Amino acid sequence: MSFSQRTRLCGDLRAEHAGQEVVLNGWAHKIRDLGGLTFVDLRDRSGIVQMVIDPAKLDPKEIRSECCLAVRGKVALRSEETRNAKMSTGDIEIVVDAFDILGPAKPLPFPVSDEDQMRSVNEELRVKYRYLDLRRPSMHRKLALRSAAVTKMRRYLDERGFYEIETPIFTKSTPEGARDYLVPYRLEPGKFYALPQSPQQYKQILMVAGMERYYQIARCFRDEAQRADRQPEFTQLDMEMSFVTQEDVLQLIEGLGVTVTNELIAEFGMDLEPIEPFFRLTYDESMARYGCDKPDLRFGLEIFEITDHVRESGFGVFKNAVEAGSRIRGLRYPGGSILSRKDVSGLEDFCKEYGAKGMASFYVAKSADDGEGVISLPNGMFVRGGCSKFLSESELLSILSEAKSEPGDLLCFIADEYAAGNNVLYRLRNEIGSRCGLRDPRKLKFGFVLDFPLVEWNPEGGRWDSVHHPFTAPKAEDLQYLETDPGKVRADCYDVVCNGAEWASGSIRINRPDVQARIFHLLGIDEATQQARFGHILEAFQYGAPPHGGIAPGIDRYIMFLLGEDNIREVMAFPKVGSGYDPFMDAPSPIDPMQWAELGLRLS
RNA sequence: GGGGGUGUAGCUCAGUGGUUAGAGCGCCGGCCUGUCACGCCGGAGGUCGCGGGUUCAAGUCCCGUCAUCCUCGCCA
Repeated sequence: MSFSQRTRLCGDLRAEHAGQEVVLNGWAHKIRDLGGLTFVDLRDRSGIVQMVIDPAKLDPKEIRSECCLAVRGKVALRSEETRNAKMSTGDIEIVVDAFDILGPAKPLPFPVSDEDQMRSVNEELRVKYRYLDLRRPSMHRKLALRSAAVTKMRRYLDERGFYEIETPIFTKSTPEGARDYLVPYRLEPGKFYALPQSPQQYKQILMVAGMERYYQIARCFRDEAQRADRQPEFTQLDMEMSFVTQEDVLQLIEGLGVTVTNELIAEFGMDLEPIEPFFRLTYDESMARYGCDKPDLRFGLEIFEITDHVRESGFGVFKNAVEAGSRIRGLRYPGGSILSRKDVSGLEDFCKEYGAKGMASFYVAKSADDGEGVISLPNGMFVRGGCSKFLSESELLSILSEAKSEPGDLLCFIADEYAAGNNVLYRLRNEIGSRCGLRDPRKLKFGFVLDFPLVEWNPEGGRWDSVHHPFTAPKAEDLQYLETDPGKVRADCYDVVCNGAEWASGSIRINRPDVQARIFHLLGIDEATQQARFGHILEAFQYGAPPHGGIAPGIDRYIMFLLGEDNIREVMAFPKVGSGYDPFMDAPSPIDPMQWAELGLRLS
């Protein structure tokens, strides 16, 4: 089959092309039939151009929305009054001499050419008709950005001596972490491959194999509940390096992040400030100041602590909590003094959703007559309401000082055990940040969170679990506590966070069998289990394993940051819906009875 | 696994227990030579997610169920 092949792209045409004969290929974007004259906007990947058809010469009736066209015509300058300044091709139009419908189109399930209306179209429908949804220029731009991002990452790593190496998709289940997706093995019913949750073990083996610098745009599979930012399959830029320290890995990823991000911001004309060098926080600092290990540093609002100031307080809630071992910490809500009692009560309910027992608070008034029951303090400040009347003058002064409070604030307090309180304060801080509009949408605040603990106590299991994974190296100076005080051992383990979300996670790995053995002992993984699960990698490590480490940033999430998208579906070509269902392919779907038999499977 | 929201025309949504369930856009037909959200006239189009129940009467109330979106748990 032949067709009239294009000589130009729609979006490239300008006044300078006036008079030229062109052939264009594309889709009918919008059609305006005026009777004696028909306009059709033709769209290809490059943009949109208006065509004019004279029905006296050509019948335009067969042209329907989103049909695929080949068009022959002449570029004509539009008259002054008919130019469209809103279109980059608006100075010209194509006077059509002939057209072919290369692919006719049925009526559409949703208004493809109307970006405004598309914003509210049902998500499942968009996924089901993804090939139509993706025709939209806004969706094209997302995938173009993603393509450019991956290209830049590849180039950055290639220039630094990395090999791109593929690792298997059919691999072995390691029953730690997330649930595996499994693939039955036909030759021996009852045996299964697992799809990789990440290429973790392969990339370490590549270091044992002397590859020294590896990366891969790696698909990862995890069978867990979905979220707005999670899909059952997602993509990581997986990396590993030999003979490196933690600092080497950090500098590599920071260099990559800053370079690629700032190039993309410039090339795509994104409404974002160039990103700065990554901030650095230790895990302990991050927890103390922001209540979490992925702080949003687009705004300040740090957690303050007043435990020592209210130890003997007349306010029973605080005093009793401290006696019970809780800590009293809080956040300032800038401008929160205008909140009604009902608003504050709503804020307290918010905290309770995250497990808080309650939330104490008081207003920092602007003057002595700013509301009822104002207490004047000797430093010239005023407080009122909430628990202020139960606190002594010196307690109030200490609290205002710790909170770095300003007139007009609402001060919020959470009394709880450290970890539980952190969770509440983390959520509350983000909530206040949102309510006060403190998240600048033009900022991307990338940074490192360092020195994660090696293990954490699992109360249900009654054992120590790896915070990262069992191959994570303990810090050399903390090795001495491995048996005596495991919770105190920090790891050479690091995250990169951005705007309150985790971007990348990585660590220096254990390369010495004796240390690995101590870790397995700590984690309660006995010899037999070690052999069954990790025998292959443990043996590999007995043949001269180099010191090595790596990191793996999420590609999908990166594009979400750049675009300010809240949903991962928006940055993937073919996402699944929340249940893991693909409404286009109708997957998963039943298999033929023959296939059951062949695999030696049946439902219980 | 838990919580919340949504489900009515192709799409987005209205719809007080009571007549033949509506609107905008889209679609189909007609008119229209400068539109770019074209305009005007006419028309077709409904398993009110599904199943049960209450009621003289259910899109509307109740119970169950399914799907979807968000969320808590979960995600080494």
